[in-house]
Amino acid sequence: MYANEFDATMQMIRGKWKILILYALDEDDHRRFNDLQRTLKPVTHKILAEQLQQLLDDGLITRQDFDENPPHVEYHLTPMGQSLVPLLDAICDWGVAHVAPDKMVKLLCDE
Amino acid sequence: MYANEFDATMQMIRGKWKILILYALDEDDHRRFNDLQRTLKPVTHKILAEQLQQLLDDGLITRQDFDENPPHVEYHLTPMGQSLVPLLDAICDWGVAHVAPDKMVKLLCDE
DNA sequence: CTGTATCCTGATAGATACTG
DNA sequence: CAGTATCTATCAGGATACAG
Repeated sequence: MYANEFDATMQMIRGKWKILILYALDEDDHRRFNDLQRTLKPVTHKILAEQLQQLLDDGLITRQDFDENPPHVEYHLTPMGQSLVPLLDAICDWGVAHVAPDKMVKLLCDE
Repeated sequence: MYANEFDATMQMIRGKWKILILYALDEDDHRRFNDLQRTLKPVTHKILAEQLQQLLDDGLITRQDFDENPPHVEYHLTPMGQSLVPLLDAICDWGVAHVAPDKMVKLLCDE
């Protein structure tokens, strides 16, 4: 249960790594667990698994298990997750436009 | 120091009441402290003061002290704060479009 | 009316180790 | 490779009381 529309949207992208996960999946939509962990770098194994689970619960991503050994799992954006991409772009753009570059460790989105 | 553009933007609007404060100021740009507290309702006196201070620090709002007794203070959006409004609209719109209405206690933004 | 200080709680994130 | 469990640290939010 969400307090309102703002709250509903924010709950989905609030987690420290969620936007970065969604952004990574938008760039390249067949990521494996380790692949994501390497990309996001200082993220912890446990935290990544946790945030992926929440994104799954919220219906923003899907999990594809290849049933191999060693395990092979890929994550993808759902249509709902894809619909969030323009919003992520807007968040990125605002940051680029209104926050001094030297206050950011690095830039992620292009343009 | 922010990790990246997403992080920079999110820091500013992450607080539980920040979006609602900005949204309230956008609707009516001469709000007093008590006025805001009544509008946001279950927000605590202390928390409201805290989030206002952070918005001030981030340059999104200004504080106008009328130096009266009893105290009279009004808050306004800065140009930077105003530039955030379209993003808030986008957040609102996405919530309305992608989250079931019966999962929200109430709707705030129009349309 | 506005603002601050103290104390408490739950949520969030991280370090680490273990499982199949 | 992917996932889970335990433990710990930190922070955000809130209840309450007090001050100018």
